[in-house]
Amino acid sequence: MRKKIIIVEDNQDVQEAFKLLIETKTNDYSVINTYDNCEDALSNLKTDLPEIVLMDIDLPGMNGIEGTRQIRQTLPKTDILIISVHENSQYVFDALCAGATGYITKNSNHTQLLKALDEVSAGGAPMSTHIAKLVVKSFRRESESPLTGRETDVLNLLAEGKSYMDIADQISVSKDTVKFHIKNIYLKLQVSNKIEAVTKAKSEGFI
Amino acid sequence: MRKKIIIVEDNQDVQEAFKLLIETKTNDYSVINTYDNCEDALSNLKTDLPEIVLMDIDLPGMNGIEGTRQIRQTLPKTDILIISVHENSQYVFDALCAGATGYITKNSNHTQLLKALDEVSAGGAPMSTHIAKLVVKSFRRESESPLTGRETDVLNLLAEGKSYMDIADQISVSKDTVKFHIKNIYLKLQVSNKIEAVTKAKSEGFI
DNA sequence: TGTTGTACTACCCATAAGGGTAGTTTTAAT
DNA sequence: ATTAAAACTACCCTTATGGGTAGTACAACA
Repeated sequence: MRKKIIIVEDNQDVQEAFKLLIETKTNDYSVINTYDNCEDALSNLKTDLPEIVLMDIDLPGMNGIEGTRQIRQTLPKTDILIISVHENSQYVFDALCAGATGYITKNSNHTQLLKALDEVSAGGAPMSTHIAKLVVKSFRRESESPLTGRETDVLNLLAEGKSYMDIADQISVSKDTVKFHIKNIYLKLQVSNKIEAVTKAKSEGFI
Repeated sequence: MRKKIIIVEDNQDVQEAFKLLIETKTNDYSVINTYDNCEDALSNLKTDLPEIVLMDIDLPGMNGIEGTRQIRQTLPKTDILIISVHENSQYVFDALCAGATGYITKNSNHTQLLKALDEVSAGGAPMSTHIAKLVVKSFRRESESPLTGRETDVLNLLAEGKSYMDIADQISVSKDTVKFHIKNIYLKLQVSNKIEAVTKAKSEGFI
């Protein structure tokens, strides 16, 4: 049984090219419908019941990221493979957060596209070289912290929801010392309470 | 010019197998040294100057994740490819956060390993099928929230570092009402302070 | 019609948190 | 040896927080 694919892509040529490619070069997939916007794709979703969606991002009306979100709400088990020109990190992250299974760039060649489909079928998450790098990079935290080692320790405990007293016990100093460190942390991060400090430190990668 | 590789792996057989594989099956790489622990690898790092490090995680002494962190501090441009038996998400994320370029599992076959090396060389981030899925999944947030609309509003403001009073003004209710909502939030999330509530809600995707 | 869930208000109380100020001791660098 | 940064302690004071208890109002639902 061939896996059912729908394509959401507003460029007719690209749409045709994908369809032709999939229909002629493999026996594992079948393009059952193509759409040039998310709205149409969504309204036929329950009759199409695709197993894989090839989704563009730049679309008239609803964009592909919002489309991805909505398709996943209706068909949570359907894999959505984004095929986009954007290599911009925000697009990539938004798409993945919206529930995309993989993200490959439009300049991928035919072999890579078909390989991506196979990877999706195998339960994988195909990503173009550059995209995978972006994603992995997002796990890294560099940027040197303005906080001293002690302050970082204190902030980490604060981030766990510990009280001043808890922290004092844990690092074996007095409560006033903890307070002292926290005051300095607030100064350095330009904040005035625990939540802001933790949020800022996390976003800057200090903790 | 062949790319210089070092292998950090405590199992002699595996170490030998990798080395043999790389030396016989490709002309693009050369294993210039093998180590069975991070400490030795680190002390020779500046003379080895490897372009790629194949790194195990379970090692005597310093583990591969800490090793990755330290190697990246000395040689930020060196790619570190983790080869591990662990498919546990924490290990994967820790490794990527520590600066690993890719993460493949030990049950990968020879072809996959060599392909991973090529991907690293091409600036990519090779990951085993299952690993890539884990990583992509980490971008998703699902699970419907147990919080009511009002509680979610309050929690969002709390997450911005606002005080009870600030929140009360913002949503035009009394301070006691805010307090009331927060008490219910704590109950539902099973926490007892702002930081824990915000942290938990964020991790569960409620806010 | 009664029940349930959500939103809301109010008051009490103890402790935590935040801000100011004033110092001492360690440690590492010049 | 001197200096500066980091780590630490202590006390003052005000406000914020969290926990308990006790209600009212309103809408949806059975």
